[in-house]
Amino acid sequence: MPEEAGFPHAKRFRPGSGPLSRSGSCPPGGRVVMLTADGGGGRRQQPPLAQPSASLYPEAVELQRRSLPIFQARGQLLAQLRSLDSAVLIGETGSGKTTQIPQYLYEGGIGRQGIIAVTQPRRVAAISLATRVSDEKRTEVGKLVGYTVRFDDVTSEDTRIKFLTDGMLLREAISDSLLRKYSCVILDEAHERTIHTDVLFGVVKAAQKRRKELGKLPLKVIVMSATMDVDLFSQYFNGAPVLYLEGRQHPIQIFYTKQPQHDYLHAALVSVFQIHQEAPSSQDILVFLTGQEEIEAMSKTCRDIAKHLPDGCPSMLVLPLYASLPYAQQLRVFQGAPKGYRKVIISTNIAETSITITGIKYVVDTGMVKAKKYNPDSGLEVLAVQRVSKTQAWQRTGRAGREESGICYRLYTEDEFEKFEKMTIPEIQRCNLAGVLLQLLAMKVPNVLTFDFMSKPSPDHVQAAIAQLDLLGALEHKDEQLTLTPVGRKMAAFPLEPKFAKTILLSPKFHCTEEILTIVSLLSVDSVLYNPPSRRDEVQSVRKKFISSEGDHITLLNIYRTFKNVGGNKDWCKENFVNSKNMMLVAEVRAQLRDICLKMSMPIMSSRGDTENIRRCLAHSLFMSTAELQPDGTYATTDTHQPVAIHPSSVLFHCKPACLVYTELLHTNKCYMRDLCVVDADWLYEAAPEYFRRKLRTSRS
DNA sequence: GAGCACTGC
Repeated sequence: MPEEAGFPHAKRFRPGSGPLSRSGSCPPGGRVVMLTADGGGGRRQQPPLAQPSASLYPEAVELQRRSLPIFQARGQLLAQLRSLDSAVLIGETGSGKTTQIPQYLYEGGIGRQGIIAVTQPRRVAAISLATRVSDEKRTEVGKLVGYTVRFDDVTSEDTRIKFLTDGMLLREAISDSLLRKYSCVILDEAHERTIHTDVLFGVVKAAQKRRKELGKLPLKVIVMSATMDVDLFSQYFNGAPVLYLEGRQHPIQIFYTKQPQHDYLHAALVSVFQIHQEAPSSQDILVFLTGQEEIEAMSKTCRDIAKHLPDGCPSMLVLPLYASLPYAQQLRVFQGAPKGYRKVIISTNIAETSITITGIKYVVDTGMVKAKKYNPDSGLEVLAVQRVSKTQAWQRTGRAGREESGICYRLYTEDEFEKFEKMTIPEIQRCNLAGVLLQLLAMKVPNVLTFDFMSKPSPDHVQAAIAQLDLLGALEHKDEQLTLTPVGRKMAAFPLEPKFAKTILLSPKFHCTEEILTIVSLLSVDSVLYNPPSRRDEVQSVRKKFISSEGDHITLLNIYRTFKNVGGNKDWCKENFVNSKNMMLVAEVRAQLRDICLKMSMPIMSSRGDTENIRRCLAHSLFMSTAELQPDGTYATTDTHQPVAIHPSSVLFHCKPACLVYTELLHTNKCYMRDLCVVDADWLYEAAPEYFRRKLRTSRS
C-alpha cells in the first residue's frame, strides 16, 4: 500500500547548503577570525604549556585528543582567548570545543587564580563531559575536573575545571553575584537559548564589568555556540570577536518534497517505507513527530504494515521515543537491532538535542513540533503544533550524519523551508518570568525592569511576573525600587516555582509541612503516573484505590504514601502504572526541600489524616489560580473569567465541585486546568480579602 | 465530554 503511494520527494542534492555541510561558509557578520584545521592564518607551533604527564601514558585518549581538528589551532586559539575578556566561539559538532577549550585554558594557566566553569543546559551532558575530560587528564572525576548538578556535587578543593548546568550556576549567583570563585565562565550550547543561559548572559556580563571596576580578578567570558548566526552574541558582549572552528560533520544529502504536504503523518509513513524497501537493513531511520499520541499511532501503523511486506524486504523494529516513556523503554533505542532488522525510531524533539542515537543514516523531518507559545494578549501559554525554525530543522538534519554521511528527507518544500523562522524564539520570551525575576531580585540586581537581557521579554510579560510576585507577598516597593520582602528572600532559596515556594512557607501555619513537601515535590517533577493509551481501562481500575474526591493533590499524596509503604518496590510501580524513575526523583526533591526548610528553622509537622488543613494551605497560597463553577455547568477562572475546563487526566474530570484551585493552565484544544484541589470559597476570601474585593469590582464593571 | 513538546534549580 504505501509503497504504491508515490514518494513525495524531488531528488535534489544540495551540497554545502547548510551549516552542516563540510564546506561550511564563513559566518555572517563583522570581525571573524578564521581558525581552521590547517592552522588558518599561521601555523606556528606553540611550545607545550603546562602539559601534564600525559606522555607517560601513550594511550588512545591522548591520540584521539590530538587528532581533533581543534588541536592544530590550539596555540593560536589559546593566544587569542588569553588576551580577550570575552569571545564567541562557533564550532560545528565534532569540533571538540567543549572538551578541549577548558583544558587549553587550564594548561594556559587561566585556571590558576580561579575555577573554569563550563555550563550545559542538561545534567547528563555536564556529568558525561566531566567524566570525559577527567579521563583525558588522567584524573578521577571530582579532583582536577568535576561537575555540579542538582543533587550531585562532584567537586573538591582541587577542582579547576567544573562542568555544571546553567541553572546551577545561576543558583550559585544568588549567593555570589560576582562569581568570585571563577576566573572564566564558558557558556556552552548558547544557541539553545535556555532561560537559564539567557539570564546568565546578563549575570556574567554584569559580574565582568563590576569586577573590573573593583580591580578584582578579571572574569573571562566565552560563549560557545553551534550556529553561525552569532551577531547577537557578539554585539551583546561589546563586540566580542567571533572565532570559528571547523568541525567533523559528515556530509548529509537533503531532499525536499516537490509539493507541500497537507498530511505530514501520511508523508512520513510513505517516506519510511520507501526508505525501508530501498536501503540495507543496517541503516536506521529517525522520524521526528510532535507528541506521544501521534508517535504511538504511527508506531502501530508501521508495525502493522511491516507484517505484510513482500519477501526479501528487511524486518522492522519500530521504537517510539518521548520523554514520558518509561526509562526502560527509552533505553531500547540504544540497543542494536537483531540481524536483518532495521530500527525505525519515531521520536519527539527529544532526539534533537537530549538523546543522541548512533547508527542513524536517515532522518525524516516533518518540520513540525509541539511547543509552548506565549500569547501576550491573553497572557496565556499555549501548547500547539507549529513549524520548526530553520535552526531546529538543521539540528534534526544533523542527526543523520554523526558517524558517516547521511540522508535527510524534509517533508516540506524548499520554499516552505525558506519561510521558516530563522531561530526558535528564546525561552525567556515564551514563558512565565516570575521565577527568573525572583532570582534576579535575590541577586540584588539594581533594577530588574532595566536588566540587560540579550533578548528582552516584553514589558507586559515582565509586569505580569511582578504582579504575580506581588500577590505572593514577595515584593517591596521602596523609592521606585523593587526589592524582596523577607518572605520573598526565603522563597528564592527554594528551587521551585515561586507559588510552590510560598505554599511551603505557609504550611507551618496549617501544621502540614510534611504533606505539602510531598505534594509540591510531586508537582514539580514530571508526572509519576504512566498512562499508556492502549491499557486505559486497566489503568483506571488499578488507580481507583488511590483516588480522593478532594482532588489530584490528595490523590497524589495517597500514591506517594503507598509507594513509601512498599519501600519503593519496582514491581508495585509497574503493577500500578507508576513511573518509578520519576517517583525516585520526587523523593530526592522532597529531601532537598526539607533540608532547605530545616536550614530556615521551619517547624516541620504532619497533619496526619487531616486533609482539610492541606487544602486550606493550598487555597491560601494558590488563591490566584482558582476557578468557579458557572450556572451553565462550565468553569471560569476567578481572576479574569477565562473559560476553562477540567483536564481529562484529573480525578475530578467527571465531578463538578463549586470551587477549585489549579496548579497549571494548559491551552491545547481548550484551556484546561491541571492538578486540581477542591476548596471552600470562604478559605479563598480569608486568604486574600483585598484581592477578591478587587476581583468582585472588576466582575461588576 | 475527552488529552500532556522539552529542559532545569
